[in-house]
Amino acid sequence: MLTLKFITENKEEVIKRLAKKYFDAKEIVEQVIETDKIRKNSQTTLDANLADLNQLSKSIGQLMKEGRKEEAETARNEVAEMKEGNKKLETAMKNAEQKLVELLCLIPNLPASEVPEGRTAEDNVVERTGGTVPELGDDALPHWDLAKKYDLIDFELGVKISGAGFPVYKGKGARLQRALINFFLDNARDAGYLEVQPPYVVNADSGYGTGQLPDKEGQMYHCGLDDLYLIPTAEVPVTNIYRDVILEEKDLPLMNTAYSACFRREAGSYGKDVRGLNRLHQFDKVEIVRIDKPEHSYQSLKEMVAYVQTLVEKLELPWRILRLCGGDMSFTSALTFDFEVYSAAQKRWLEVSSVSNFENYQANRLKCRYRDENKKTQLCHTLNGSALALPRIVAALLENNQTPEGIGIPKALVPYTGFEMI
RNA sequence: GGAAAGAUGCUCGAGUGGUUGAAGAGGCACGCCUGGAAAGCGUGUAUACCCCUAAAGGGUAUCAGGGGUUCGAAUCCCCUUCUUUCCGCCA
Repeated sequence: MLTLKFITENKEEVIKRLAKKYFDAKEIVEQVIETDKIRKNSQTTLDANLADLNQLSKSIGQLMKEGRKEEAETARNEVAEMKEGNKKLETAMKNAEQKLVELLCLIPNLPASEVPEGRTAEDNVVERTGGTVPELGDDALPHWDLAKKYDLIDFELGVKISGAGFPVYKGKGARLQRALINFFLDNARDAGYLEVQPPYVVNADSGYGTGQLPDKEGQMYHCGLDDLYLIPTAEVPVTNIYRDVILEEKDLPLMNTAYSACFRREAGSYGKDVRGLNRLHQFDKVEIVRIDKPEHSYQSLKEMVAYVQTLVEKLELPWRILRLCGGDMSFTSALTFDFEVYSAAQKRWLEVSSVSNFENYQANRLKCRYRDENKKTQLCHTLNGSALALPRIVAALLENNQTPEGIGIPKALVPYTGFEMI
């Protein structure tokens, strides 16, 4: 969430910038400021009352010691009276505080100035492209047919075991998964990221920390008995490592990478988007996360985008980078670059990575801070990106590299698969 | 799942109702000392919010979290969470 301080001090700017995300903030910003006033006022009087009360209580101890019982008794009655009024003030303050957080959670992050105008995915700006789209014959098969032909992925079997969107990878299909995971992790490590293995289920606090809760509650699988959520991405557990911590400036940027299975309910998806590997309830992903100081976070974002580019290049896939427009960005992001690879048989671009700077939006909720050179605590900036998500990479690899003799594996991946051809 | 013990600041650790935001030790930072270092000595070392601000200053809350008793709670009571140990189960 945005910081209260920023909203109250930059009301007009907040409203103006959120318009780029097609979010009308006028009313809610007013509510925030109003609620904050209530909170401040009640705290000011409450604090003053409590100060008197503390003073009085101390004097009672003193009076008792000196044996001045009558005076002590008078003071005691006085305190009892004061406490009544304080209760009301206290609830007023707590209610205002709670309402304030609720309101702040409803306000999206401000888009950075570099975010292009636009409402839908059509308006995203192509930043760079690379690779070449292979010339496939008319008989080119989409990956779901190839998966069947070579017995790599069994979608029906997954339906039997779990349901749609939970494929079973088999033989070289399974080995390809494992190869990609190791390939991505090794590359990330070489790029300076510390590998971590996080839990796959998180508590509600962690869900709030990274912003999946409360607004995306329906997108996560929930284990009711233990009140835990299956992670939709490793971003959640990894970023939450830094919840409620104060970091040292010299340790920034912190760079982590993690492989995890990801679980998404994908409520409301349908059509060609969900065919085959295009959209799954469970999939594998290697994530990169950075915690940085504000003045360096956009440099970090640049480096992360450049790093992801090396991956798609090594995989010899036709790729492009999109700078997301205001209307297509996520709620919590300030600037996002999406990577897409071209799937030659489906004849469409598939999103395989999303790299974002959240500035201090997540950090404010996480209370992830660092001590700057003046020893003052400041909110960090958080960033993350997929590097990469497997299913659509697999889809593109299978489709683009199909030949009459089989499916070729890109050179860089062969040491990991142990085979050159499917 | 059963039983017991426990949760205090960056760390260890004292503290069973009254100047305790919290002794003591360690760590860390700065200063003195030194040719330099070690040792030694001195000083400092939480977070959030509120008031007032130019600066300084003042206030409130926080000893796992929440609630209660009391004029007053780290200290007493209740609930929740977590940790450790033993038993059970188990990759």
